[in-house]
Order: sequence, then C-alpha cells, then structure tokens
Amino acid sequence: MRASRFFMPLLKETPKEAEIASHRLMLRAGMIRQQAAGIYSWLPLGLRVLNKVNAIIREEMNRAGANEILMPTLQSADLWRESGRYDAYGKEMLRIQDRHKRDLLYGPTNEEMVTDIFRSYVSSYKSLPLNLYHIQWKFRDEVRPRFGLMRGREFLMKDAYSFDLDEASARTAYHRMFVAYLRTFERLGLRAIPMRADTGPIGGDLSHEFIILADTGESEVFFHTDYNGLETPGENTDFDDADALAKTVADWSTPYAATDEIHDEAEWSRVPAAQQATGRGIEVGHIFYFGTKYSDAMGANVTGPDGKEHSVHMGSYGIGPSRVAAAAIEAGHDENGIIWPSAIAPFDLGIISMKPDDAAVAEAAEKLYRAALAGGQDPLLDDRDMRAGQKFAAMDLVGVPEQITVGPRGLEKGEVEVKKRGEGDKSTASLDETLNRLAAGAN
RNA sequence: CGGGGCGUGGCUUAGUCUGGUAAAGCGCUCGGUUUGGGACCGAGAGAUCGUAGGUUCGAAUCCUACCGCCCCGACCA
Repeated sequence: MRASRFFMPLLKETPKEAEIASHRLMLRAGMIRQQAAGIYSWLPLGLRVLNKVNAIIREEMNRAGANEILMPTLQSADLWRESGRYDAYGKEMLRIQDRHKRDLLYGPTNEEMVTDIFRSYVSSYKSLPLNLYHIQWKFRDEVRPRFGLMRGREFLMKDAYSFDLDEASARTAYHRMFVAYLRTFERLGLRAIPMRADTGPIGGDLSHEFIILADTGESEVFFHTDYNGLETPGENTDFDDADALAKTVADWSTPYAATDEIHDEAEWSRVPAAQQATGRGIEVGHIFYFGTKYSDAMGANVTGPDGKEHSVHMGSYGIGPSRVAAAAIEAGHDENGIIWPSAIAPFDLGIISMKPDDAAVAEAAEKLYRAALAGGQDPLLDDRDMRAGQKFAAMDLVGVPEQITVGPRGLEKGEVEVKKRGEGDKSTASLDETLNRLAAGAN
C-alpha cells in the first residue's frame, strides 16, 4: 500500500474522550472512529489488524476441527422464549420490533440459535462431536460502555459451540478449545494465561478466562511463575488424542492462576512467595461447559448407541477480536505510539521515501517496495510529499514493526537505514542486500 | 441507575463567573522559502457557539427543558 493512496487519518492531538492508551492510540492512528457510545467504525488501518486477528483465530479453530458458519446479528425473540432467556436476560439485550410488530433482538450471544440449527439437522450420536463457530458482531447494551473498544456495546466475537453425547466427551471438546486458545494467543503474539473462572450454576472445573497481562488491565491477577516456563502446544497437535489434550490442559490449569474476582487467599498463600506473580490483566477469551442447559430447554437430542434419546452436552467458547486488538495495544505501546506483535501489525514494514521528488530516491524506494511485495510481505510505502519527521512519527504511531528509510545521503553510499519498532537506534544496511533480503521473504 | 464533568470550524482549546454580535494553535487550500525526526513566511476557506424555549434593546455567556459524550461507582466479553 502506498501512503499517498491510503486512508489513514492521523491525529496529532488526542481526542478528549480517550483516556486509556489503546483508545487514545487507535483514535490517533486513525484505526477507528466512534459513532455513538460504545459503537465504532473500523477504518482501513484498524480493519487490517482486526482481519489479521480473525484470520489467526479462524485457522486455529479450523485446525481444532471446528466448522465456521455465520449466523445473523438479528434474532427472533421466539428462540429466546424457548430457553427462557428472553425474560431473564435483562436490559443488556437490545430488543426491537419489525414493521409487523414481531419481537426481534440484536444478538448478545448465540446459544439459542446454534442449538436451533443443531436440533434441526443432527439426530444421531454418529454426527458427534460437533463444533460450530462464527465470527459475528454482538450487541450488549452495557450500562456504561467505556475504554474505547475494551468495553464497547457493539463488539466482534468469535463464539464456538460444542455438541457431545455425554459429559466425558464434552470435556474433551472443552480441552480441544482450551488447547486451540493457547495456540491462538501464542500466534497472536500475546501472552495469555488461562485462569479458572466462575462456572455459574453448572459448577465443576470447566470454565476458564484467558487473560492477557497488561499494566492497564481491568482486573488484578495472581498466578504461579510456573506459567512462565510452559510450552505452547505445536501445530502438529492431534486434536483427536483426548489423553494428550487432557495432559496439556492439566499442565496449563494446575498451577494457581486467578483474577481478583475469585482469588482465594488461602490457596494463594500455599504458593511459595518466590513463585507468586501478580499483575493486571485483560480478559480476551472465555470458555465454559454448560451441560444440557439449552439442549434440555430446546429439545436438542440425539439417539445414542443405546438407542435412546440423549440431550446433547454443550460448551461455548468466546474470543473478542476487537478487544484483542485493543488489548494488544495496552500490552505494547510507548510514548511514540503502538508496538504491535508482528503477527497482527497492520503492515509488515514501512518504507520511507525521504524525498519522493528526487528521482533516485523514488526509484530506490519503489524497488524496495516491490521487493517486499515479491517476498510476500505487506509493506507501506510512504511516498507522500511531506517532511521526513512527519513520516517517521506516523510510522512510529501506527506501529509498523520495521522501517526502512531511503534518502539521498545514504543512497550516495548505496545504503538505507533500518529501524525496528520498539528497539533502539536505527542502523544502516546496504541497499542491495536489503533488496535481496526482502525479495527472499526474510523479515 | 447513583455521583461528577463536558458540548464553541475537522482536532485541541480560550471566551461563560461580570451579556455588547466569536478567538488562538494544529489541520485544510493557494503562493513562496525550506527539507535527515511532527518546518517557516504570506494570503485564504471553514462555526446555525449541542437542540428547543425563555429573560433582555442585545445571549456562546443568564434561566428552563431536552439531547449527546466522558469519568468514578454498581455491573459485564
């Protein structure tokens, strides 16, 4: 992408409504625009990040055997009356009527709808296990939206739903998602720790929140330093190997880890002081098993090997990609702007043409740009007629991981300057070698 | 929902207390000088001062109602 053609409205000053880093920087970098309280448009730069987050989530969900579908944002109230949640959900649910006075709602979640899809088509245990997921906008009419995307009213959510014959297989389904989440956050370049969470009326040990550590997180977290050394399951993970999955989950859920909401001082005190770590965290994922709550209410049954009807055991698994984008900024920024994990940076590298009206400089910058494209990278070429300082500031603000600067002085010596975002000073490199490196696809 | 605050060109704000016909910086347009980390000079465009009503000779300013946004609390992906 050429900066001269890219819609990226940067702000030099921070809009006054933004208090926290991610909100401030997303507005300043022209990633999002607020349209109403807790409701945002995604501008090109922000959408690039969001799409990269979604792509990684999607790959890992698919790897774990989940099927992507897409359910609508608007849902009929009738489904929710079946489960009893139409009355139980409260004011967070946005209720609307169409022209025929039919009751609809903007979905805050999709258990009812996915259960309806399941019961319409699946009737045998032989079709199980099944996991259906989608990435779709949700609306929850929060009393108090705040912190930009961190707590919006409309937000994107990847929500997956598992269906199994019994609790034992549902537990394996839960483990699959648990491991898929470990892989997902690792690939997103974020350090997420699974922490036990309140399981609600179902009880048991099958609910975890995935928490990203960031100084500006909403909740205080307590965890064992053992989490620092745990290895993330590789991409050759066998998602059909129930025992291996269970072992990984045990490794990742046995050491103490809890948010302030359910923190247990007595248990915490048994962790050796040298291995106690505390910090602040942002919840970016939440998984839980809820048994037959919806299948009972909505008649989602399958015939088992015993020839009898069984209510399916379900679980649901959420990640908020829009919140992940914000959390990544909370976890990675400095006074100059955003420092993205490279996996979700809006561009892989920035090429700054110091003097676009100097033919030699323009040509060298163009070559670098094409070499990067040929190498499979996604570069941003700043070819605008603008002072260099502004270009550098822009690259820092939007958090391009690597900057390559071409100017007349360096070019005389056949050199360019290279700087990594978030690291120290720039260094010089040979233009030719840089061209080769980019074309070869090395980052 | 309780408490607090704020709505003035695209952005950040001054002006409001003490009423007199809207100001500055940034951004934008044009011309010129510049150009190695957010340049400088000159000339411009751009505002029903959140909305409605009221008081007054006169309202951004005072009064009333409403709308919107932000922060703290309770609540939550």
